[in-house]
Amino acid sequence: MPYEQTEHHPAFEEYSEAIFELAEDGVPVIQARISERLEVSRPAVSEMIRRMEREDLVNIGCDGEITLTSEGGELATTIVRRHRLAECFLTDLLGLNWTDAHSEAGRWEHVISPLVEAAMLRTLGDPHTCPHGNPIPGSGYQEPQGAVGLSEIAAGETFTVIRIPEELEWEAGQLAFLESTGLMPGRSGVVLSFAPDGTATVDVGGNPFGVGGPTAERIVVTPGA
Amino acid sequence: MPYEQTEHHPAFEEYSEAIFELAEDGVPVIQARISERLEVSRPAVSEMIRRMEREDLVNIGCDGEITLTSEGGELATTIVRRHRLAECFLTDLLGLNWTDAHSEAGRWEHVISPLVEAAMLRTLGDPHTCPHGNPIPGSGYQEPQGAVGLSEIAAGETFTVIRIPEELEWEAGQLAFLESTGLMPGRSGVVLSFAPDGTATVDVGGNPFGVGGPTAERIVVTPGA
DNA sequence: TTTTATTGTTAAGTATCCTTAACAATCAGC
DNA sequence: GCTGATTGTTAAGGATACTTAACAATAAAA
Repeated sequence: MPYEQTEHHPAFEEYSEAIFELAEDGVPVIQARISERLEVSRPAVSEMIRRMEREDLVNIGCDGEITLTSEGGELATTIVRRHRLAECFLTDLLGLNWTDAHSEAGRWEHVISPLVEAAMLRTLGDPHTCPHGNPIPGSGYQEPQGAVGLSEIAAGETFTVIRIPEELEWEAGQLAFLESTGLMPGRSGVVLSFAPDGTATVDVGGNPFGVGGPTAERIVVTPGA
Repeated sequence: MPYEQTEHHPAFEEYSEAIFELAEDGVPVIQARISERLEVSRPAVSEMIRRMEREDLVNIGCDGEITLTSEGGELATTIVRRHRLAECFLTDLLGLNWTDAHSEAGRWEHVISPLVEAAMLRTLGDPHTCPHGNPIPGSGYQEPQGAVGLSEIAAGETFTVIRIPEELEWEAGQLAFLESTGLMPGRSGVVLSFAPDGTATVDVGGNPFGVGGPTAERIVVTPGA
């Protein structure tokens, strides 16, 4: 081994994380989706998943559905936890914006040791979600009752943002846009209207703006201010 | 390229850093020394140095002496700066001990972005040295006049620790020992005696202990308390 | 039903970075 | 001057993790 790398196989970490987050977002966990999220070719995913199965990190269902084994799940939650913890750390303590924190955390997640993880938790006061509202595994976070997609709020009704799913964080510019509009966890707004194509017009803090249909479906909110 | 790696070629970063630190420690910069410090085989170093020469990161003297080009020097100082900044951050803000901070920083140095570097500098109040007293490149640090090796202090004389060179940080247990004895930058002590083999007995804060000859030669101090 | 799109796989190849084995050159001590 | 240690290199090979091209199998749509 060279001059100290990550705790685990770095690629396995990345793939486990992707599988975990796809499942979390309600996306069917198949190779094609992993290929898209990690931006690698399908053959690369095919080979990698086979290796991960051999190492007992994943199971491959007869329908091609990929699930994490308990070992794989442990690896995935560790990486996801470190990613989200790093995001908290980078935004709250170092003052980075959402976009920068997200890309930075994508590298930090692979170098944070248990020791630093514990120190970060202490320093941050045991946060339960990342800045985008996604739960930090192991923190005991419980999503509020009655959480729905933003697109399910009727026009004229108010809502409170719960979380921006990981899926949206990967779309270029999405995080920067959402942060600039103030559509972030804890903030309340009102749905002004829906266009026929599903685009929602909402108002957060006196600032009206449109949110595309697919995006509105994914943003998790609770009804009421 | 896969899911975002380090800014530069990771191995080039590591090799540049090693070259920089060997030179800083006054060790002749030849392949054999790099091989030892990075714990890789000599053929690996041979090949790597050739690649780095091709990429104009290093020059190879006729006597085999390796020097960084301006480009290579820039890369090296960037990595060394991030390493030492990370060490400050990990000890001062996250409460890690020297040993843990050192090994952790060895990974952090490759994932810290210019943005985070700037944020860390701000948060730490523009430190000029790492916790072990080694200068943070670009900080404008000036080693005090009259700095000498601990072994050059006469028995009975006092001294103030300036820095623990990077070379010693790589010896297993060395950092933990020095930290436990209190032999750290800024602290003063007195040399009690020298054994014939060069071993120094010193007293720091009422706690007497022996320091091996080669170690004592490398620890940089100024005379006087 | 035929066509098209999606999906997974196989095969061959590349880049990076490491390894051991073997060898030649140089340098220092006796 | 010889011997032994140190040093650099060549050669061959391996693991990781990717790529493109080509091909089946399936699923959805016309």
